[in-house]
Amino acid sequence: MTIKDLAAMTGYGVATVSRVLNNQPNVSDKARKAILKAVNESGFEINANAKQLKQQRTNSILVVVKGTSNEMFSELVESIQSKIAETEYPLFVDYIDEDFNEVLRAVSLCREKKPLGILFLGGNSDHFINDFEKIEIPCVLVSNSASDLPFDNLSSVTTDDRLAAKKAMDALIGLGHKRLAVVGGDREHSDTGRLRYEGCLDSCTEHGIDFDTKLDYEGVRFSYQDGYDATCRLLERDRKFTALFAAADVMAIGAIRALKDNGLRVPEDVSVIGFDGLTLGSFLVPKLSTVEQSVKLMAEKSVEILLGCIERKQGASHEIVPFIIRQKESTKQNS
Amino acid sequence: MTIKDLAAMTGYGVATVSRVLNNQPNVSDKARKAILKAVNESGFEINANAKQLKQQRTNSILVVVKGTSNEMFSELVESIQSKIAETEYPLFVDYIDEDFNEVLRAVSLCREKKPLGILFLGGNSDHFINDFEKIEIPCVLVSNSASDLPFDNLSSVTTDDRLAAKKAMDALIGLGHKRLAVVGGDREHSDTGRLRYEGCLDSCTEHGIDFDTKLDYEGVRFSYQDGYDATCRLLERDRKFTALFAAADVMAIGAIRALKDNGLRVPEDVSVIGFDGLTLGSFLVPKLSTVEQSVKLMAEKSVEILLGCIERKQGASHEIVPFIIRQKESTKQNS
DNA sequence: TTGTATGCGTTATCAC
DNA sequence: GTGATAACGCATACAA
Repeated sequence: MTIKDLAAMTGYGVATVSRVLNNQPNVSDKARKAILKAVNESGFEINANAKQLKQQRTNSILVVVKGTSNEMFSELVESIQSKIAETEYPLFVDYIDEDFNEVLRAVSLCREKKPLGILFLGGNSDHFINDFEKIEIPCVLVSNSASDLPFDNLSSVTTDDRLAAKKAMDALIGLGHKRLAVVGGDREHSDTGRLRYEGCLDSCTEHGIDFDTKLDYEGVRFSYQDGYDATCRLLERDRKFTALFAAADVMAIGAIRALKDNGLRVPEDVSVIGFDGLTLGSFLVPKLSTVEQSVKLMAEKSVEILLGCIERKQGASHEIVPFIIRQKESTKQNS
Repeated sequence: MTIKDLAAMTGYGVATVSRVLNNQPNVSDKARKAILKAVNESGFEINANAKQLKQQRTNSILVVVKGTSNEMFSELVESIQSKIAETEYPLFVDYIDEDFNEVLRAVSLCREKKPLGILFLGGNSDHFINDFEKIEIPCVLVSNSASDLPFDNLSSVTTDDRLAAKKAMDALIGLGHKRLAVVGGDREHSDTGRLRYEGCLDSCTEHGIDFDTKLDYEGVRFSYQDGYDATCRLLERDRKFTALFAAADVMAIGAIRALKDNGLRVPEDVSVIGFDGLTLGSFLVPKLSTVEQSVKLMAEKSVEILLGCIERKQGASHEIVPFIIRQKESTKQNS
């Protein structure tokens, strides 16, 4: 079933059929009606390949997700998915390893699939600086800032990671904790990791807290297991911390289990605060204290910006979404 | 940059270039070398649309995920993703609401994208019975059985849900529990929900346990919140259950939180066992007892079967993957 | 072993 | 308003 068949069935030409299919104006009501009827009756579906070959692009939107074990990105993908589902654009989700170069991957995907726009979930500034010039379609970097990068087709939606991490540490310190440990991200390969680390330092410096990066910080991947392992290593050093900041909720969950396995209670012996505000966190026992960033809001903003760039040729913009320090049940006053 | 350009650059014809690109034999080493060199230097990427238009199909594999809040499917998608990444096939993931008709969705997607094969994550037999005949490419239904369905292009990979649920209940009963509650799936719209429910009844019947579906069973969606709400409703009825079986780990997590909020301890007051064996479960406090099905194994089997059908024209097969009752920390002997 | 020519299903540019 | 027809980039049958 092609538009040719449709043309034959209705007695019109392929051009008219194509016009109807694309909601173009110069078609008589009669023709439109007849053709639409034929479309419905025949169950015709347009051949996306032919259309896109002709148009030299697809109408799809691409999501490049960096790292797979981070539940935060799962929630984000879910929200983006349901947001995009309201539009006509097909969504393509591509997962790559945390170590891969997301920009090069996108460049390759662009050539192959010619999407309308790209959402990057996670990313590394260096990769963008080196290779993003090769990408010409509108893109949004989600969860990292791109406001310092000189690309007018690259927007970003992010939390102020540095400030948020500082506030998380401030909260712990505000509860009377003086010995703090941090399970963070890789400072070298992850902007997010670096910024949240810097926020930690900001807080320690401001409050005159003794913090030795070599001993009190572990930079790992954003996963349950890495959070667990990192916490075990921190405990081995016997620094007697009474509070722990994990730069992602998944790591916080791993950390809590590690503390428990080492005979420590949360929050009685060690307060733990995470980062992300996963839905899951509110169902845990204890409910996870966290730096809550509205995943839904981030998803909405990202999609909104991308569609604005695509449909209304808007320029790049850089949104900072708010965060809230949520002290739930995994943190308490230091006694 | 097209194969025409490549042909001009190398002095060969487009056919030869095409042959090299598709690893076909009848090409001289010299030509192959020269063309491959040109490909690398020019950064040429084949135009997927043109290729697929010509071939009347794409080489992509489609995953249709039913329901988005079930972490089990997230883990499954992740495993499938990494498994498929080892091949040349692009993966297309489509999420639909738990209430949607996955088969009709797939039919539409087939016409539009012409994939090589489909993996269904979750599904309803009725939908398959009514509409699957419209799909001609190989498909695998993951987490539901299709062995009773009369389609030779539909394979399935699943756990014996009914038996597994029975064994979960058996385990609780074996611990001395006599009053049991179940947070399960929707028996009408989900095969999985129905089978696991039947397994529960099997166990109760066998052990002479009093189980009143109206009072002791809640059929809801597979999500944290639904598990929470369902458990609250069960508690309101004051049936004094000492053990609870949740037909999915996400529901078990919601259930545990609900119990806690109602002043009950897990496992001291109520034992809880889930179903799925999520990675997350092992990091919770208490570690979640569960019916563990190897997500990785399911993913591997599914992909293997699908590729077998696609590449080696194998017929449909129906795999039952094993499960293990894992009693961790959320269940204990009834006192 | 290689090249030429055709057509896949669509859109868009012309004429009418 | 409408219909012929030429591309789009590729794979492939057929010729050489």
